[in-house]
Amino acid sequence: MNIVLPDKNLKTLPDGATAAHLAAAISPRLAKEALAAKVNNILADLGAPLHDNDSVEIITFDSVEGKSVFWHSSSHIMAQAVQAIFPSAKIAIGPAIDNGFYYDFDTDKPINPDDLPAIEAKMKEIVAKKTPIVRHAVSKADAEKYFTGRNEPYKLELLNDIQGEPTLYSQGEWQDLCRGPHVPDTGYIRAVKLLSIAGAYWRGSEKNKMLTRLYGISFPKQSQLDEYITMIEEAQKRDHRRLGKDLDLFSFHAEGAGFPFWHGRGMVLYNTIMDYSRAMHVAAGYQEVKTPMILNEELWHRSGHWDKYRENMYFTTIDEITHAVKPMNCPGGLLIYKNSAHSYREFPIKYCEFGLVHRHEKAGVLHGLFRVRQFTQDDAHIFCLPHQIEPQITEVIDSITAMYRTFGFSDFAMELSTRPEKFMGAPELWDRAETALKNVLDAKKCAYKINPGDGAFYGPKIDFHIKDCLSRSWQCGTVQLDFQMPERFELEYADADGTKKRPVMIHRALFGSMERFIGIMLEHYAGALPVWLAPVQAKVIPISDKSMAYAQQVYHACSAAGIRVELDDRSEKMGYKIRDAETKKIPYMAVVGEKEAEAKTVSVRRHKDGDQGARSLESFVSAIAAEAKKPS
RNA sequence: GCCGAUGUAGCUCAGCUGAUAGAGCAUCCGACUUGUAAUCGGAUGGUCGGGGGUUUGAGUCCCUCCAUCGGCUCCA
Repeated sequence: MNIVLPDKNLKTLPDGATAAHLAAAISPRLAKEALAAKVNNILADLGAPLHDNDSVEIITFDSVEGKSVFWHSSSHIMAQAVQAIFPSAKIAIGPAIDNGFYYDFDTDKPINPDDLPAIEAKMKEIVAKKTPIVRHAVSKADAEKYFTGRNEPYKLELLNDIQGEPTLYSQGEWQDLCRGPHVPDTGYIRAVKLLSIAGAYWRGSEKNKMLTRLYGISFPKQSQLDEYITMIEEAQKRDHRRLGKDLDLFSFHAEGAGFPFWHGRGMVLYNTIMDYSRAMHVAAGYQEVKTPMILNEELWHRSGHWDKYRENMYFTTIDEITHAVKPMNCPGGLLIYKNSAHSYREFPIKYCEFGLVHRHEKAGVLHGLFRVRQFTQDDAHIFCLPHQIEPQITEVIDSITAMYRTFGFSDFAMELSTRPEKFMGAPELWDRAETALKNVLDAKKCAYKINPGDGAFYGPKIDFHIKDCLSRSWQCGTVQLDFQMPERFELEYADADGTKKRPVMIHRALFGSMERFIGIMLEHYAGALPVWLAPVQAKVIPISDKSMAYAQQVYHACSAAGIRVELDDRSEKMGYKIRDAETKKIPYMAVVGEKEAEAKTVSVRRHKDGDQGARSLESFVSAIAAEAKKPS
């Protein structure tokens, strides 16, 4: 029979050959690295028989699919090991994820981190046996009998939902309900490490029982595992919570969980970003506004927040009337709009606001600057005519894209979120709004993912997501189209013919949350911020007290040029001061001694890059001042 | 909110099966006056997250609350 390879070449194999035979026929190396196959674009086991004219691609660990198969098999081995050690543990589900695998268990007593080494050791035993992993097509009745006998309620529940005949995969005595494919035998999983234990709800619903989830990672080679562990350790060093502490930017205190305290250096960074954003908005024709943080209950009923968002709001009483601390800025913007009569000639009307919002996030979800209870949105509300919707959304997407590039992000994901369960307004309006957003994305040829049901309660949205140091993805920018608020607040404008009409509202934020964006940026740069953002741009380091006078001169020259500069006048060795400045990730160090004082120069040292040699004080100052200017 | 873990000096951590706490760094004082990632000596610093309990005796054991970490659920 003939097999079509990915490069369209044909390979002739004897009848009855499998994907494993094909791999062997192509090269010994591929035979060794093969994990599974893609037959006519469907993933299959290496042992799957091939047929004449099949298109076959051999899958190795190098591909995303290969990793997924490898990790899926690893999760089965982990489950077998757990049941060997905890015979009463019930197995739930165990898939591969982006970075490794997990398996959920229901256990009598909790599995502790102390138990992980024993489970790992058991896994290694199973791996050492090189037990074949075999696919079995069985009848539903047989599968049911098997899992009933094993007393596996979760598997029975899953089985119940399967259409058609189920498949089981066995490795020796142990079997699991699984679509597959899997690696040919347990011996493939040579390097494995269990990473963490966590709770996870059965089928992802908080109404269900919480199971114990074990996370792990595995590789075909030990060296790859070592590399991965080193990579994780490096990534953890750039955790923004760590950097915030080390660089003295911000802190958190038990006195107010989820409420960040910004320190002096952190505020420099914060204000630099805010100044940049403000200038950008003014240039784009926005009017900056500021609306109150506390507004009465009635307003929140009118906006719909009371019904849809109350659990996340904070309240206070003023003169016996309940007031809410704003969780969003939109109602304030709406009141400003309503404060005067509007003409169709004015549109688009664009209000922007650095809006400080408070949201009661559940205790367990707080996470550094990424998830807080108080944050500032670079919010804006655009009121426009229906035909301006698409151009306005296009403009917003362009400015988000451009701004992220300015801050060094080229890798971000876009997601379109559609009507949620808790929604306001007519479904037809929602359809219109969703279509408008989709049209813009399609016209701009943006790659995006659709999140059904993830929209805001008043409208669908396009979100921008950036990944943190451990590749967890966080939403930053957002564009939301809203036909509801104008309706609820009875917004009007006079059209050309003098009739009153209703404008459309667009909510948008570019950073999303200043706090979250700063956190992401710190991780992105591992704390070594570009000069224009660095809280301290240059440190003057005198070699000894003898050159202190000249060091002060250098300091004042920098300071006068607007450079954020500090002088290290401590009675310490130069090496000590350099080390200190390096650990603080200060981009420039100006080392000055008697030689420099004599020649009116500075010895320039760049963070990480080391000694750059001497240059004149004047050119040093102008070079940094130029680099420190914010990008246009 | 849920599951699990953790909480000892400003920071990073040690403190075995219970006998009222230690190190390094930081800080302060003194000496050194130095050429590209840590000079030397000395000193200060902790009701061991809060509260309750068991015990002759608790950093250590138990309960509870708070915070943090990893996830789940939820979200910018």
